[in-house]
Amino acid sequence: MEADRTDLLLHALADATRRDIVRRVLHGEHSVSDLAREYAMSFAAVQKHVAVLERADLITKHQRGRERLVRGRIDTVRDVYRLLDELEAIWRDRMQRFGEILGEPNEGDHPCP
Amino acid sequence: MEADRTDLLLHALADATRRDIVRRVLHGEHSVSDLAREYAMSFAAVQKHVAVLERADLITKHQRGRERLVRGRIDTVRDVYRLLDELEAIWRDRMQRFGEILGEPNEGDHPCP
DNA sequence: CTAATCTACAACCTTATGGTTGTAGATACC
DNA sequence: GGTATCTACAACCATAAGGTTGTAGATTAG
Repeated sequence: MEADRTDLLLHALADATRRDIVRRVLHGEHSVSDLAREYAMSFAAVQKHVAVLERADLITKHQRGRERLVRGRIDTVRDVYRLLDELEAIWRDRMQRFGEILGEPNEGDHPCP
Repeated sequence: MEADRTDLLLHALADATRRDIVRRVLHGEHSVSDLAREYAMSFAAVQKHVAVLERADLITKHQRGRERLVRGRIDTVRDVYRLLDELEAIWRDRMQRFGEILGEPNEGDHPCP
């Protein structure tokens, strides 16, 4: 995954309102108006949050009559796991090297008989 | 995990330079100067990135002589997994309900004989 | 047709973010 | 002791982020 897309993704998730929106639309579809009613901010503000989530591919919108139904994209959420796995792998590699240093005595060592 | 801490954590990770720093210090300790040499920006800029990571508990610093050694905290990285698991759980719940609607016909239905 | 609803978007304001340079305090090196 | 290195932090700047209000286009309801 490119750095730019990762930035968009994590930035989108780094806001409590947006995470809450993701939770709601992962649970079921909601119109933008439905979502806006849930938060103590203007419709336009919620609309902006939805736009941020859409740019990060965390949601999709489709039209039904005059309203746009918002749906969560779990596959994009799963992309974040891979990022973390990468960090976890680096850590495990470090731990393994650490173990080797402790477990494999050097040539000059004096092992107990 | 509280929303504020989550905001700090994900915001800290939503920057390519900071993610790269995390990778490096997860692999092994580095002084702030060591890190600063790796990026095309001033020492102070890197120092700020390190401060952001420290506030998010993604790294710790300890002094050795005149330098501060930076070390990554894998446990905090793992906290992010739990966040994602929460979203994943919501999705699975939705999928299960979806399956039940398809699988369990209603009382008024006309099942084929 | 008219009015109400849902959405999109522009303009604006305030604050946060990411970068810079410069200064100053510790610590190590010679 | 004097100097170089590492760090911290303040002051500043440009721009992005998060919020507001207002306007305008679709679409539905009466």
